[in-house]
Amino acid sequence: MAGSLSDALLRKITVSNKLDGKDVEAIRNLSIERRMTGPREIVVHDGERPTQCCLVVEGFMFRAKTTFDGQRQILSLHVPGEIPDLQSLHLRIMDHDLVTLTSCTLGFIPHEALKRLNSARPNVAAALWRETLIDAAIFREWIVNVGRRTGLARMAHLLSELRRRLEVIGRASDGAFRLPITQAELADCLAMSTVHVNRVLQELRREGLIEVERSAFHLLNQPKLEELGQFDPHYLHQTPVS
Amino acid sequence: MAGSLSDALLRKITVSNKLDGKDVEAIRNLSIERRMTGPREIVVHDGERPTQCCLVVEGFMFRAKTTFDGQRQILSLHVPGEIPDLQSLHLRIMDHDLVTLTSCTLGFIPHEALKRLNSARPNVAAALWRETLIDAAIFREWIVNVGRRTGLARMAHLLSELRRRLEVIGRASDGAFRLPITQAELADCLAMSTVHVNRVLQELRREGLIEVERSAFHLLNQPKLEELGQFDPHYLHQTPVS
DNA sequence: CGTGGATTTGAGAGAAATCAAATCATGTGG
DNA sequence: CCACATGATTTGATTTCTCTCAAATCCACG
Repeated sequence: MAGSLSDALLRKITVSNKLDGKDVEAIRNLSIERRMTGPREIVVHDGERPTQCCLVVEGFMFRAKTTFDGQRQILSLHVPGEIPDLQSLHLRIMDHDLVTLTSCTLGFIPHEALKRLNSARPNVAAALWRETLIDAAIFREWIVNVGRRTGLARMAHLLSELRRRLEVIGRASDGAFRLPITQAELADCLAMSTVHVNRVLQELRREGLIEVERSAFHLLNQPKLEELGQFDPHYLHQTPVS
Repeated sequence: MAGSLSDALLRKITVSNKLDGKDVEAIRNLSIERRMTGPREIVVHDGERPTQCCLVVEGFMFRAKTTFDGQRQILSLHVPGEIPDLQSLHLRIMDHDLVTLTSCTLGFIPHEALKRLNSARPNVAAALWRETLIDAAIFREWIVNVGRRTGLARMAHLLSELRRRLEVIGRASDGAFRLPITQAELADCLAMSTVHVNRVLQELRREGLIEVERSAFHLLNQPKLEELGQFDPHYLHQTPVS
């Protein structure tokens, strides 16, 4: 078939990990159940006990927590090839929601299958562990982003991060990428108000740093934008490791 | 000897994981090198490539990032029994500093030894993986804390979290625990100014929720404090798993 | 008993939130 | 094809929380 579900996973996982032929083979042999979703669907709920993991094949997802007083904080954005709830393999209860940002093609992999894969292929287990650690590294950077940067820098940082992450999986080039996200959702990522997001985006446009046309983002001056966002990509750990 | 270095690790790891006799045995057999440090020492630097992991045996550590303009954000606090840089086993380059908050007794475990342990004892590997996932869960909650809560709630949340984490390792009881931390350091945890930390602490005292006597914290009304901080402990995943 | 770090207090400034309304798209049904 | 509904973006005015700056006080320690 032209593009099995595991292709997205392989493309993404090999950005940060070296796999041998047998590892790849084992991943290809995973039985993955395809499911299509609309946008803004909660795929896994906070408090749930999943028995499978969710692979993003096409589209974008995010993870979010909602506070008691109804505010929402988006914790991470997820691009094709990622398994946002891989943690559920070892953490019984979900401590946040996993939600589709756009219409998605998802692949569901039973925990059992992943556990068999992990014990049969220690190298794959290490790679998956590594993916969850990179996840954590991004969380750390987001703490800094939300805690210590101005609205302008925060937005610049987020856009710079997304550009890098999309580029390595071939979904951004020349600073241009498609990401259907509303300003309210950006606000939930950056812990600011929608109004402020709007003004920050205007400022970035005025400075000639970005162009946004519906869901098409274009970073016109990546070095300037990365400088403004104090962006240093080494936390993304995008270098393959054995 | 009364209390080997691995005891702290075992006590902590069994809070969230079930280990069998052979697992415990294997952990006890780890060769761990003891080192004493003073307070505020950077043990592992951002950008470094560690070849060993650092176990907190006694004292407190924290992880932090420093932005280009010199601001510091503390990313996590670490209590005895934790291995704050366990991630370095799979992530070559440090993306933050690991620092002692107080004088510490540390135990250094070579990566090689940990890798042997992981392949010999898959159950221990899963437990360690799980520890890094709990780490990530705490990062997520900190994103929410810093991003979405007021100064007062932020402090209440942090204190509630620490109380829980210290209690399960027997270092807090009745809401009282020892934590030698300055208001400036609390500010770096909570992404606020020292002045504001001071005022928030005064407010909590005025409300009769806490008492602070040098490094002795006493949470006088834990339910109220947890409510104020919107604290829900399920993200700590303190229930043992196979 | 002096000294330096930590805490506390006061006053003013600023970044961003909130509130409210207008404008702009997009898609639908008559 | 246009009136209408809906959601997203934009704009303006006001408020609020928190920061910054500065100085005073407190406290442990040599």
